[in-house]
Amino acid sequence: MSRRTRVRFAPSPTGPLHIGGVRTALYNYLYAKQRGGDFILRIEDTDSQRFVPGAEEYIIESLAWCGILPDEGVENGKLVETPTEKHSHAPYRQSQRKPLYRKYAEELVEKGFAYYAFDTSEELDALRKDCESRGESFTYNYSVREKLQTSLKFSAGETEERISTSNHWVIRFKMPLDRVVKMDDLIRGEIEVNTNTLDDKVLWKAVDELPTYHLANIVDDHLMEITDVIRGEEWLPSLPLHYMLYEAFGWNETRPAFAHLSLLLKPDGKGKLSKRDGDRLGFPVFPLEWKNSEGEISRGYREDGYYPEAFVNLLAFLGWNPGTEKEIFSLDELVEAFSMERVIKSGAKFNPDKAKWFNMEYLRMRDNATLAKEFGAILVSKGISRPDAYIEHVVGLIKERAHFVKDFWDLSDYLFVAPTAYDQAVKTKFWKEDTPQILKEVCQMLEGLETFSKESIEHSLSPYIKERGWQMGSVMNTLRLALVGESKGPGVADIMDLIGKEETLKRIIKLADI
RNA sequence: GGUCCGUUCGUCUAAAGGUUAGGACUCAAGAUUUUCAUUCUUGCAAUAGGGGUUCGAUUCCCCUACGGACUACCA
Repeated sequence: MSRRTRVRFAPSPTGPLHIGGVRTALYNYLYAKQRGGDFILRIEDTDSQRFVPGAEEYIIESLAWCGILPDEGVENGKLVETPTEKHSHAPYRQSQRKPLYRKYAEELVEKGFAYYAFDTSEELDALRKDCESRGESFTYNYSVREKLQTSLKFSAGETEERISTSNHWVIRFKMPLDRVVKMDDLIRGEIEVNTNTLDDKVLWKAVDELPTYHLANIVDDHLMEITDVIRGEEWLPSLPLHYMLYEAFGWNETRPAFAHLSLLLKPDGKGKLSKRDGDRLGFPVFPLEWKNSEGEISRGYREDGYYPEAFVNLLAFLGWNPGTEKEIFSLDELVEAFSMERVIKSGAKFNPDKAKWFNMEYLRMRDNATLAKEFGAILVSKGISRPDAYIEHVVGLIKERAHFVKDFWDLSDYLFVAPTAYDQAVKTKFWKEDTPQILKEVCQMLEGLETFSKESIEHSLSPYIKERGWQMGSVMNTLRLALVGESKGPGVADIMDLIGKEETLKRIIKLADI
């Protein structure tokens, strides 16, 4: 039996996708593409209470930004709602697949794998509290199901009566007793769980006429012919339930293979990465900026200046590695190199420093013309305009000092506007009594230069200083102070050449006169 | 509490029974640079603990400790 590989990424629209989610999507994508299969996006919005407007669009846009494009489920940036040849399993939003699930839940009841339960949430809460007060924990399972308000206890007539007169009922899975479920995980190997430790999970809620995650997930994966389920580790505890559901439906033959990815952890301390950590430690936990209903803004990698290629690359390496020393991979290269066998079992702490390093590597790979275009947009926003060639020249001089294009301005502002303040530390270190006089003499020499270029300046400046017996360090650093305002930047000759003779002389004289 | 998963430098990780336990990020030092940065070189730094199995365990098994996830009419 060899089926075409079909994987799905199935987030719920309860907020912005966090980087752990993006990584799950990425691994799904890599796995599918490597096998020439399909990557499907499905929105699991069976919890009407937690629905967040805009979250679905955010998910789609985030994936698009990363270049992780679904083969199925999305068309023109929107979730597909009606079946087409390409998107034959539409709709891909579970709330729109509503009519489809109930019969599966009822099928399970008919076959004796599930039952109706009429306990109210208040009753269950009371039971839970009661157990807790005795230091025990309440489990809705074989030990209590016969005593509670269920169709297992009621006659067919009473059950029917209750179903039709109220919507305060659910369908629960009747977890069998004394079974050892043997499961297989592509990453973790064999796992065994005894069904006696499991509970009777709710599969269907009459209140909103919607299935819970477990039912919808299994039914949709089956209907959509999913061959491999790659998801977060938080789902591992429900894997036995899912196995039992496949069995109950008689779908064991086409049950997908499972792979549970370890979680992304906080960079410091313990626990899994959360939105708060980003705010606290100063790095984004979301691919794109997100504004919640209170107007609170969470930073995004895109807005922070990361290239999507760098973001994808760094995410891929959080929990996977190729086994070689190559670290920079394009998406296509990742597709080729990825293997589930090399996915790490343990959780990975996110390292913001390494994230920046990845972006720097990608920034360096870009040619100056491209970077100049990106920097140009920032310059325009500051009301500065220069010829493309000039900006390209600037970029060439400073790109090796930057992690992000947004760093460019701080690294090169003096190449666009004259310094207005001078670094006191440089002044006290290099400023001598005769410095103003020396600067003026240097000006005269520079003014006499026939051609004013990097080469001509280099050839004349330092011999000139040596001839006079001046201190090289003192003169060069005060010249730099005049040009830049502080102790940073490329060679003095580079700067002079770029800003031109007139501006060079103006800046030197200005400082000499102070 | 219960169930399940995990544990190699500070962090991400390599070594799929035999290595001086390797690389990357960070940090430090040196060289280069008239400055800053880059670059180069060097350094710091790890197999959680205890038992087995084996001629030999980072690697296989068990126990302990620690960490994590789950334990909802949430996903």
